[in-house]
Amino acid sequence: MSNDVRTRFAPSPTGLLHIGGVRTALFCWLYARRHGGTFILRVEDTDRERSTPAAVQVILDGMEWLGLHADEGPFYQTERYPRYREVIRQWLAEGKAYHCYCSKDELEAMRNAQLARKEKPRYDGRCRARTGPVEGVTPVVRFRNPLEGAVIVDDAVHGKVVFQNAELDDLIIERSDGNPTYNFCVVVDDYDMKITHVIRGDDHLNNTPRQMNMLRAMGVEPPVYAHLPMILGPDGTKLSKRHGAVSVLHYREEGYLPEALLNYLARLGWSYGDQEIFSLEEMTRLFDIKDVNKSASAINPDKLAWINQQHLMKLSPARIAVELCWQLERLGVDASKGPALEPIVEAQRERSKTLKEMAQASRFFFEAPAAYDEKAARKNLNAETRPLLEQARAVLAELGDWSAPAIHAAIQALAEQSGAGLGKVAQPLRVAVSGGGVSPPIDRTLAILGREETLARVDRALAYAG
RNA sequence: GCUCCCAUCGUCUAGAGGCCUAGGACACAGCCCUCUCAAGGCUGGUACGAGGGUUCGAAUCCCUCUGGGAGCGCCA
Repeated sequence: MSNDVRTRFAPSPTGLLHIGGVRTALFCWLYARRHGGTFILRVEDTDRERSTPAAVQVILDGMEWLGLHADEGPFYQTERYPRYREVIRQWLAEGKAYHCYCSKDELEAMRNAQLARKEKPRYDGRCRARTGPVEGVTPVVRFRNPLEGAVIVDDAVHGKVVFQNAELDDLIIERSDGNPTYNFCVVVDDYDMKITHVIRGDDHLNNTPRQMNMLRAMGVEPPVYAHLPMILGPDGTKLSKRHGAVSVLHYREEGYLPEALLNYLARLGWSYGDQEIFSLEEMTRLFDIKDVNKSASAINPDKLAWINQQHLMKLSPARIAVELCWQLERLGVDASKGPALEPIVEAQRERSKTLKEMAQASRFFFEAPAAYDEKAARKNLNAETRPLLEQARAVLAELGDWSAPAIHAAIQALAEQSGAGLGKVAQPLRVAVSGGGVSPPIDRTLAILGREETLARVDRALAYAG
């Protein structure tokens, strides 16, 4: 096993950290972990106008919540400007780069002319051979891209992709304001950070030949590239604020577990036979880039919810309890006063897709129903059902052992002896204690709620039933 | 417009020439279980974009088309 694998996740803090970015981060992280390598976080903030500290913090918070911890970093490109200038000065001296004095208007005219000729717009290299500066013009610096030959990207997911150098142009690496540009910074960073595997979205595939040419100008052979397919919204179109493009932290608020989100995201583009549910440990053991597919995939909220539930049912009640507590607080429920959370988790997890749902459905354990569900009350808390509910109350009040099995036996006995059936006894009790027609099995529900609280609520229901 | 990428059920995917009358999962429908809701079990429907090749044989290889997507910035 090679121990020198180094991957990096390089988000730009110009938007929010969404699903697509998280999946990229996950694959970088998994690959590094799988090979005992190093995972690096690098913030690409060279766009000084759009990058904000708040956006950086959102990325950091998101990574923290997901548990995708970086072994090195976060590094910030804005802190590396001296290094970029150093490389540019060197390239200028070596003739690998040159000053370009073309004005924006001139470039615009060039572009329009090319478009009119149905050509791909690109810089024609007119300043390549210029020997002296132009009065009053602050130049940009361009990389001298090879004119001939081809660049072959041997992509780990796409296979060999060939680009003709003739299709590429001399890209700007330093703006007229002296700031370096993205493609150049990436190259210097990947070189300095000794990145061995560049795993990123396939929207970068077209940038790769340029970066490879610059890497070679630095004197090294490029790393392994792996371009991941895009993630689309539920409707199969590009992710936008309307559907999938929300901050990862939004998923926390909606009650998803990081384990589940990561599991779901891993299965978007990656597979291991027919297996659907993976723990993080399993994923790191099983993940391989060769099992990543090439086509874009759409987010499926239903499946994410299902996977979330699978994890809710699998993880330890103690772990889930912590998350449930957080959700209850968000609902304004004080979970410190009331029954223990772990039994509630065990009673609720197979009937909750999310922690948010679980919290909502568990609210009644902490607060007596303020009102009864109209339909459920009409059917179960009326003059007709009242006698049986009264008997149930009496039986429960006399019960020696307040445990689920004992409660079950008592209710069962009452049902048999009255000939009404278990539902006729359980359902009125359910409405009485929970306020509605849905709850975990009545015996477990009452056991969790406690005798005192149960009887008090039944009394209130009896009063309501008249 | 040019360059590059992609193409199996509604969705996520298995499939690396014969094991495919195409398998699994989500969702959906029905049934079973059942004190509600779930969970679970069983059953069912729906897919290899089109056309040409190669081959004894193609979802799998090649070509064309079609349809999606990305890039072509002094954005990242």
